[in-house]
Amino acid sequence: MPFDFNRETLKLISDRFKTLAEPMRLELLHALKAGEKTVSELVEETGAGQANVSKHLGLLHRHGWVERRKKGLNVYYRICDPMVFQLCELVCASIDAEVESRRRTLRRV
Amino acid sequence: MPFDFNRETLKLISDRFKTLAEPMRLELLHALKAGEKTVSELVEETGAGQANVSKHLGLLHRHGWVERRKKGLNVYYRICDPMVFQLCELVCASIDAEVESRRRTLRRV
DNA sequence: GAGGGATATGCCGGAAAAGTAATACAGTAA
DNA sequence: TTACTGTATTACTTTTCCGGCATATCCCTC
Repeated sequence: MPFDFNRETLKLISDRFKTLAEPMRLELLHALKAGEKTVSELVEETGAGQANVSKHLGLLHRHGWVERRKKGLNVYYRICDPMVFQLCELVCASIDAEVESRRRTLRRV
Repeated sequence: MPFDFNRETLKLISDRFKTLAEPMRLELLHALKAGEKTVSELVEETGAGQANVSKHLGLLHRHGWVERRKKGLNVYYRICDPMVFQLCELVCASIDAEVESRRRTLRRV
C-alpha cells in the first residue's frame, strides 16, 4: 500500500479528482483520445473560447494528465496517462449502478 | 460501450468526480471503509462540525456513494459502492506516475 | 405532551474556480 | 524590421462551494 490516508494525502487525491471534475476538461481529454492535437484544433472541436481551452489544458498539464510539444507556432497536446479513461469507465459503471439502484428503490424491490 | 460522450454525459461524469473532489468527503468515505457509522461517530472521528459532516454525507448519499439506515435517534451510513476505493487507488497510482514523471523531467532523462 | 439528544436544513460570508475580453509573448513570413 | 498567427497570461466578473451558525425536524424517554 503506497499511501496512508492522512489529511495531506487526501488533499492530493481530491485535487486530482478536482482536475477531472469539469465537463470541459473531460471533453478535451476525450478529444485527445484520438491522438495529439493543437490548441486551435481543440478550440474548433469544442467550440469554447481560446483562453478557456488554453487554461484548462494548462491545468491538465500541470497535473500530469497531458503532455505538450511545440512545433512552430502550434502547441500539440497529447494524453500523458491513459489511466484517465479507466477512471472514466469506472465512473460510468458507478453511474449505471446508481441508476439501477434508484430504479430498484422506486420499485420497492 | 454504455455511454457516448456527449455534453450531457460529460456533465454526469464530471459531477461524479466533483463529489470525490473534496478531502472531507474522501475522509468520510475512508472512515466508512471500516464499516457503517453514525453521524456522531463520524463527527467525532473527523473533528469537523456536525452540520458540515451531515451536508457532506447528504451529498454522498444523493450521488449514490453511501446508503443510510435510521435506527432510533441515530442514522447509520455505509459505503454503497466499494468501487470508490478502486477509483482512489487508480488516482494514487496516477499521483505516483506524475511524481515519477516530474522526477524524470528534472533529471532531463 | 414535554424535554432533550441526534440529524438535517437554511442562511450568510468568504474563498476558489470558471468564462470572457484584452493583452502579452513567441514564432513565422515577407 | 514589420506584420501576422497561435498560444499563454492577466484582470475582471460571475458563479459555485465550503464552513459555521442558528434553527428546524425527528425520535426517544419520561
